[in-house]
Amino acid sequence: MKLLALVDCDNFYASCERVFRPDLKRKPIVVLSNNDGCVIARSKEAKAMGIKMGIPWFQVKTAYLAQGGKVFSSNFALYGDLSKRVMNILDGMVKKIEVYSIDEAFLDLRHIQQPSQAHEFGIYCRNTIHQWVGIPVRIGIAPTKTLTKVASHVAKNKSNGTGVYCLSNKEQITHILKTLPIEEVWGIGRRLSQQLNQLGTYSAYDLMQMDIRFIRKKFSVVLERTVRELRGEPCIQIEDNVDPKKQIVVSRSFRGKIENLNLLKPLISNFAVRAGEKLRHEKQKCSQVSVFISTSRFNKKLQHRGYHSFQFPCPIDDTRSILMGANRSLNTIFRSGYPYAKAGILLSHFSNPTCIQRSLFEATDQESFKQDTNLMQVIDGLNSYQTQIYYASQYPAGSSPIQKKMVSPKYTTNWWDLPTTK
DNA sequence: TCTGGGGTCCTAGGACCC
DNA sequence: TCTGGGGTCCTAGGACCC
Repeated sequence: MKLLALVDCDNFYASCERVFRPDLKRKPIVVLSNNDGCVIARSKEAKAMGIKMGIPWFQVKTAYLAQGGKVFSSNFALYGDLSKRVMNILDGMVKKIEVYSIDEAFLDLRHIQQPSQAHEFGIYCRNTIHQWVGIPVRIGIAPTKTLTKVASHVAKNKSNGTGVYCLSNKEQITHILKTLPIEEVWGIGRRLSQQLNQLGTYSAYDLMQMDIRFIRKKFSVVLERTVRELRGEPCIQIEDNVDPKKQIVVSRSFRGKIENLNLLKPLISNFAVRAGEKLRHEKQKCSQVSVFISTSRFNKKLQHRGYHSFQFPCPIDDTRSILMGANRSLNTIFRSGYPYAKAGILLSHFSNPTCIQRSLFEATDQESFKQDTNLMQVIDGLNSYQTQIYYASQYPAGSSPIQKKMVSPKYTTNWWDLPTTK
């Protein structure tokens, strides 16, 4: 039997905060979104205190802190770096790996025949990662991706403390799926579970028993794949060579509501600059830039959403062109008098920079479509460690209206934040 | 007072082609 | 009097993921 494994870091962001702070062991930890708005990660202890995922921080702050809970603003430099270390270890252990998210990876265990050997391998992986990086992981092993998700779910509670669970024989799968609510299945979100509940389908087992043709007709090919995967039929392959991105988004909410175009412009410029860096890092060029702005969806009285795209006559990756397109779009959609609470920029319509289709009719060398690869390389190089070169339209350093008040040091990516010992 | 960010895939429907 | 059929491409919107 061919087996797959899902390696899933436990409460990843909270665990990262603990790596250089052993004093936080067994203490409740929460990590907040940008602007310290919502809870986006919780340690086991914080979950036990009843802190829900996604809950606004201000609603739980007082009670949580009073009970001795610890809190951090998000520190993606740290999480990203520790993630890389975990993935590197896994990469060295198997032939094929798909890094699925910052804290998860699928492994191809085709070199292992017996479930018992797979289980041992899982324990070895887990111990190694814990020893080398200090991040606890759990591992689910099964014949399909969807079932590894189930196995990983089971590993949380029923792995005899090993953090590894292997789900391979039919009776065992049936038994587990009967106890698994349908909304816990990978690929079944809020809407689908509601619709399925209405059809009398409540457990993963109920779903697995449904007629495939009916699922295909009434729902979609996506749900069909999920059902087949629950039955042990692999439909979703491990993708080990990552496809190039199809779009790049940079967006933020901001605390102070912005009503003034002159305050919004430098913010959009910041997003445009960041998006440009990402685009060049991906080695891509884009021919469309879109800007969106919106008021708070919780503000019932005064709502406005604006969205506009700007097309370039040929693919570009020069930040100055992105800035120009973004600025024009912003001018088109902005309406005064609305307290904007969120804004963002989206780059799309990518093409590979080595084969560029130029426009036949439009002048591409005009002032407004700047394109200077060398200049961008120099700026990216200077800014790679810490931003040193700013564009005139950006917010000056440190004055952005987006706040993070409780961020931990960048222990592993910044010399000045290197942990010290006495 | 305060409510995240960044992606992917699929489908339906419109525009257009012969 | 009567007005087809088959196909592609693109986009917006929905649903899902972490």
